Amino acid sequence: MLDIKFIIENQQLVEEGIAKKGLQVDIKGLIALHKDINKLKTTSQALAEEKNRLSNSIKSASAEERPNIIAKSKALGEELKVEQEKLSLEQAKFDEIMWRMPNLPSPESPIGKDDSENVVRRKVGEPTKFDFTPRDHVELMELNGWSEMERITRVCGSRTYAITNELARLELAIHLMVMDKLAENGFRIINVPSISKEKPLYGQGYLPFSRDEIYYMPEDDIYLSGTAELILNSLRADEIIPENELPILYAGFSPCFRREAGAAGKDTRGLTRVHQFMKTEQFVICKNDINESEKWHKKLLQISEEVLQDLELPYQVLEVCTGDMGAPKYRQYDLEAWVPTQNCYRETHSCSNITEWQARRTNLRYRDNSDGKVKFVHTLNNTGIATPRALVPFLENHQQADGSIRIPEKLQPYMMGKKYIGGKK
RNA sequence: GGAGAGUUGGCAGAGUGGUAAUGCAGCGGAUUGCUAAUCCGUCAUCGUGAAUAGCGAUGCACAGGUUCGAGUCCUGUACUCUCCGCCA
Repeated sequence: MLDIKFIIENQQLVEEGIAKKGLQVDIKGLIALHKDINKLKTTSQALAEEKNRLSNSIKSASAEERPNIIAKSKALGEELKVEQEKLSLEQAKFDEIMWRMPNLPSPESPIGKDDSENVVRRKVGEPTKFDFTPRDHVELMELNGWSEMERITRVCGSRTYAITNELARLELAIHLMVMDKLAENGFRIINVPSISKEKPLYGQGYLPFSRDEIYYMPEDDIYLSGTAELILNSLRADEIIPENELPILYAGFSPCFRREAGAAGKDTRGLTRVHQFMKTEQFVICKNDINESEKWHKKLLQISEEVLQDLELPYQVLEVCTGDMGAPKYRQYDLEAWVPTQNCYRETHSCSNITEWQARRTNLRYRDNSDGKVKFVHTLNNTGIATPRALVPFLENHQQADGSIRIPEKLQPYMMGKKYIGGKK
């Protein structure tokens, strides 16, 4: 959500920003609507003023005057009601457009139509070389008896997974490792629910954009959360936070649910794209200062790069172009880890600066110490680690000829010191 | 699932139908020679203004209703707390 005053004062900038994202909003119409609304406000406020004046005079009025004043006031009330109904109709139209207004992209974001125009900023590590033919992650799981993929889809439907023994432990161990790293960086670890009311979905910006992506349970009017970001973004909604509490850093863990409605036929094999997964999410609330939030954006990126480095996975840093970044975002980096059998990099992390766009939606503000004013915060989010997807590059890059999996040193303490799991016994 | 109590500004807390007290914190200003105190204003949103000036509207969990007038009365909903029941 943007500030209407900003839109009026920077009409061209706003139109350009929206165009860069490949979206369309009738800005001129929006501004005209805003002007109409203000006119209606002015008329109904004048009526309200007169009505208040009359009402307040009744107490001290004489018995003869009273019926007359009451009649006048009553008539004004009717008139006011009509004006207010007009106003709320126009306001509803205005709100609908505003809730769909995207954030403006950073001037530094590459301009492009879709994911083909994202820009590789750097590559870290070399694609893993093998002196044998590498197996893909599904074959590795089968060879080690670590999964029940066929049976579980029969029971639970497509895009579900069940993993067992050391691999099941590994999934949780990676989350623990990431949580510890985040805690060392000052994050507050928070395990959050996977169910949510509707309002947080608007706050995050999932709604009104992509209802298709979300599981909904009508009996309870409850949604399944696709990410802990949803919950963390609303955790402090409507608050005015004292500046000295900022920045607030959350490491949120939750099971995540996505319908994957737009991904028919994509990544149907294995662990890459499933309806339910686990994610440890990084979430930051900071001051309304672009230098400050850009600094945190870089910091979040750095932490997730360290995660991939600790997992000893080759990866690349992608700067996402304007057309691929989605409505809420100001600036976005994705991390992609090398997947040997697909001979390409696949997304593991997505790191975004949302600036004040979400904070306007959740009405999340802070009081600035320098001037005592109340301002909207900036919010940022990044994946800490998401499994089972991260297990795909993990298994494939660390596989040995016998099908065993090497455990990187940093992860060993979380795997009871084991250097390898699986392989032919 | 059943019964009861509650929800007022950033925080605390008064207010039983007639303009939302007061205190604390923050911000601004004034004043006083002493690690600070005192006084005044401001302190949530919006409209009208060049204005961070004035004036005005709105705001007491949310949504309705009664009334000339609602924090206050009525109805519904959400949430919190206590007790009972069920339960991993």
